[in-house]
Amino acid sequence: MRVTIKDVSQAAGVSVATVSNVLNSPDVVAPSTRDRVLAVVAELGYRPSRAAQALQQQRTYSIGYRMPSSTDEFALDVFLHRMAARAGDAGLDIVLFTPRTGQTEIEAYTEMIRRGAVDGFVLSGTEHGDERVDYLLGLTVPFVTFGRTHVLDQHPWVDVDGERGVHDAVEHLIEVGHRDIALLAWPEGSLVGDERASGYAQAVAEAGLEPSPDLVVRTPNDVEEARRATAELLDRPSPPTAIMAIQDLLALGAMVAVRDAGLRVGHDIAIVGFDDIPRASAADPPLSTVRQPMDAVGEIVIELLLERLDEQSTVRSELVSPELVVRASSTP
Amino acid sequence: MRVTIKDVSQAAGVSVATVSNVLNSPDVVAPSTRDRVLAVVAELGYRPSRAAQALQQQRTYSIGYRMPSSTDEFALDVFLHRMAARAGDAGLDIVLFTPRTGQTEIEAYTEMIRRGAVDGFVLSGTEHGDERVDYLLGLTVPFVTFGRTHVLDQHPWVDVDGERGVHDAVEHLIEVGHRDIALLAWPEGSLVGDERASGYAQAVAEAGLEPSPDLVVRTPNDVEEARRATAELLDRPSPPTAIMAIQDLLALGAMVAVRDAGLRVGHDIAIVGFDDIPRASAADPPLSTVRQPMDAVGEIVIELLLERLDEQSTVRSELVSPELVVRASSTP
DNA sequence: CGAACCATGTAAAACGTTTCAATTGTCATC
DNA sequence: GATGACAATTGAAACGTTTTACATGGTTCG
Repeated sequence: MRVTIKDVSQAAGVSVATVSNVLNSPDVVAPSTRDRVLAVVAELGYRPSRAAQALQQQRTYSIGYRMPSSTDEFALDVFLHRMAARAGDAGLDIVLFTPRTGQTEIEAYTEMIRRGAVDGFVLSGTEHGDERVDYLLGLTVPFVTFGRTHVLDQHPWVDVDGERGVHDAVEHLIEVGHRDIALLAWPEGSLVGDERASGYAQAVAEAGLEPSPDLVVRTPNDVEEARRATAELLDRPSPPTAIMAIQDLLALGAMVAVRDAGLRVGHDIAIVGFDDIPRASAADPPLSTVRQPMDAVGEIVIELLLERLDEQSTVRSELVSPELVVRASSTP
Repeated sequence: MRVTIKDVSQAAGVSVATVSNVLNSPDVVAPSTRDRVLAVVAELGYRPSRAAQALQQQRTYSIGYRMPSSTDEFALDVFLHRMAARAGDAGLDIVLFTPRTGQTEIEAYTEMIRRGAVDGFVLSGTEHGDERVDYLLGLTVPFVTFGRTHVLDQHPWVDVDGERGVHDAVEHLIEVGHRDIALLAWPEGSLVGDERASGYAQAVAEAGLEPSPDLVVRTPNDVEEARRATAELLDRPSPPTAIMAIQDLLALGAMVAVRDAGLRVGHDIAIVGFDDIPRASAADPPLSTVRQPMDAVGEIVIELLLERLDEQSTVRSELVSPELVVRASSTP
């Protein structure tokens, strides 16, 4: 049924070792035989069996990814597609898995490793102190994370520069002419949130504006909470003319409050969000926001893992810049 | 490094054949040895090598899925997650792949097959006359499609009953008291579109309402086109009091037109869409719509494929009912 | 002219399973 | 006491590769 290396060797009148050499070390075989073998390979459509290669080389050419149930933190489908594409070009494919029912997160990783099902992992949704990171580090299994962790220098990671994203967005607001810019942020303590918030402080300082603690409002990541907080903000004697929200949901809440106050978003008050969730472009007016370049992230994650698998590497990581998407909510 | 069956056999003082039997045909080995071996297996954390099993059994325990670049037709992440979960419980995992650069769609499938990388495939986004279907059918490779094809009875498929979905939605509009219900549909000729449209006719007929061709408006799947078409509709002497749109984008366009006409969506005119795209729940008012149950679809797809792989099967397929999500756009 | 080297090709082992056929030992039966 | 049946276990082959060590024959060089 299947075409094996033996079929090829017989058809070409050489040993299987020679066929293998043609494919893996072409330089060691004479050009004439090489061509003959390659012709047969093409004719028969021979492809080496993944399983046999994996068994012999103790390498599977596949990368494990624990499939999350869903996520509004980033565009999962774009991420996956780009990973699959980049991996495919390198001859690897992505193996999706989840803990079986009754299995813990770690057990799922363990099983993949014990069965020799993957060469390494991509982790997303890593938190500070993530147990998976410590576990895999202990086993010296190659992996790359999307998101920074508590052990930055011990494994490759890719992350989006939230500070830079907010910085650029605030800079944009300043360029458009705003001076009183409020920040709508999450409660202190989250890494992502604090980092994004610091981009605001930085941009304000760079522009020589006077930083005012009053302009920083903190609320959970919820539309209604954001609406309420923004309403209060607008009620003040001298309300801001622009609002930078560190997440689109906050921005959407702010938009509601602005409209409730009888003001026009974009015209009277500029608003910028972060993440470019689907609702952002559909909002009225469309919401300016900062977009995480998940296509680039997916590609880089794989590239770093490839380096890691080839062991040629010291740990290399990458911080990618997000992209400011200017829409009507921040332009008059 | 790895724990192999040999390690287990030595530790338990039996042959490797016995260990294998304990794991695969427990009934043929004496209870006492069985327990002893199992104890060692647990202690050493032994798991059979995927690669070795695949090579020996000519079966990989993995399912291929060609990762689409992105899709607004259905919730891809939910679909994938559920597939991975269901497959994982059955001991299979999902292998994501894409055509390499320069490779055609079919070549990508060919390569997976030739390398013996998967036991079967899940196909989504199948069209009538889909070449992948014919190709795989020709090779007698097991596969299941999400979406019906031109050869319904030759392979298992799972699809969402669009007719039923629209039917239920229209029934809902009738129950709420509407008599003059317009249909906003795509141009004739698409399978999905025509099927959904027929659910409208059916519901209208069942309710004993007089079907009026005037009430059926066809437009491409675009917000602006839908707005225009709806504006015309509302301009008529006796406009409808409700609009059934066969896709959310059409419904969103209709909402704009209604608002432009100075009417209130939900109050003056009820609107229902289809697909529950992210923007639907974020619309103002939130859009009633018909949701494709992608979690169920993902699960069933895998179950049908499992049946197929166990060959116990005649071709079985399943049409799942979508779920009507009633929101403010269709209730006063 | 013989030694050393080189280019080319190959036999065979190894990777970790499963499974088939064969072996061993026990016990009932005649 | 020999025979056969049966239960339990095992040796070895097979799955399809890669790789190491070796064989062969020709060429170069002192």
